[in-house]
Amino acid sequence: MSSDVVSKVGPTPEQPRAELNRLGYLLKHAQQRLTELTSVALEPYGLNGRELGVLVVLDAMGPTSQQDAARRLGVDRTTMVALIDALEAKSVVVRRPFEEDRRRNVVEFTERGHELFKQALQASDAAERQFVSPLEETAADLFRAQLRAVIAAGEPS
Amino acid sequence: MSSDVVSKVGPTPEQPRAELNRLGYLLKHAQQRLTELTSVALEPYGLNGRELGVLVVLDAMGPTSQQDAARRLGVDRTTMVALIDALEAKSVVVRRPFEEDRRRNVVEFTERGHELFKQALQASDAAERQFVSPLEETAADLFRAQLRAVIAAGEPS
DNA sequence: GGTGATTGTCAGTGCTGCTGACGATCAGCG
DNA sequence: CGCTGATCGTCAGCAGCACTGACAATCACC
Repeated sequence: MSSDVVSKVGPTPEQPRAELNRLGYLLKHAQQRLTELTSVALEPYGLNGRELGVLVVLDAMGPTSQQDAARRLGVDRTTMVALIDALEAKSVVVRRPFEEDRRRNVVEFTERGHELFKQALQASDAAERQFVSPLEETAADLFRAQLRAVIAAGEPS
Repeated sequence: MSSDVVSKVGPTPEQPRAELNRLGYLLKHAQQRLTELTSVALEPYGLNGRELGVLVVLDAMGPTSQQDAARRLGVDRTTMVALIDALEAKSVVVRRPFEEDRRRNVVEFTERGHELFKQALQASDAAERQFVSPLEETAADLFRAQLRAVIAAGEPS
């Protein structure tokens, strides 16, 4: 391996900021950075990053049951309840009874909600651009692709 | 923009898995994946990823005050208390009074603790390698460098 | 020697995400 | 038709994590 010579106690020397090479540290702090940028960007719209995430899948899927949206977003269905509660309280989405299967709700945008979503999405996109601004243009796309790759490796399907 | 024709309700079309392009989604799920791999790898050593993080900075800095370690790791000093509590309960580190400044503790490895750390670190490294295994060899280094870059952009210094 | 800052600690709080339970509903089968 | 098992939304409770605000002890400095 790398360290055969140095197996003494004390600081394994000459490793400046060793924590900066740990993926756990890097991912955590990267996420903190993005969360900060995003929350500032979304603050005028009364939304946070998680709520916008729900709206993104809702926009992509159309009116959907809570469970389908939860699965797609990778959150628990009990977590989705509170998310929809908050969005409904802000009149961004509504729950509608689904006649074909009365166990389910259909969640869909209000008109005003979809307008708000489109604007908030642009603000969030700007925050993401700022987040990746230290990277070259093409590197930002690669960065996303790499994240997708490591995530896909962790999913069975 | 993209959707002028379709401003009706319903799915802004032809955007398959739009959430897979959101950095918030990607970072969150990447972190989940890493946490899962790491916790499995560290389980035999009775440590978790956060505790190993503390040990990494402790190893890099040598015996240190709690506050210095906390700053370096980017956590709050009140959070560090519980982390050190846990590590001390496992006899991995010890708190020693620091005579030159009696407000501080000196936190340092026990002998047994440093051995455990070295082994756990290897296990964690293996988990990280598995995490980045979907990437090309050089891409993994680039990936880390990119994370460092976006993080550095968020820090004043 | 008095003032203000620093260190470690603890209680309390907020956020997030889970488990376990519940009623309502559906699907399948006899 | 009536059962049985599964699914959906909901809620209560709990665990992890990080923070604020307070406190005593200690230091640095004037």
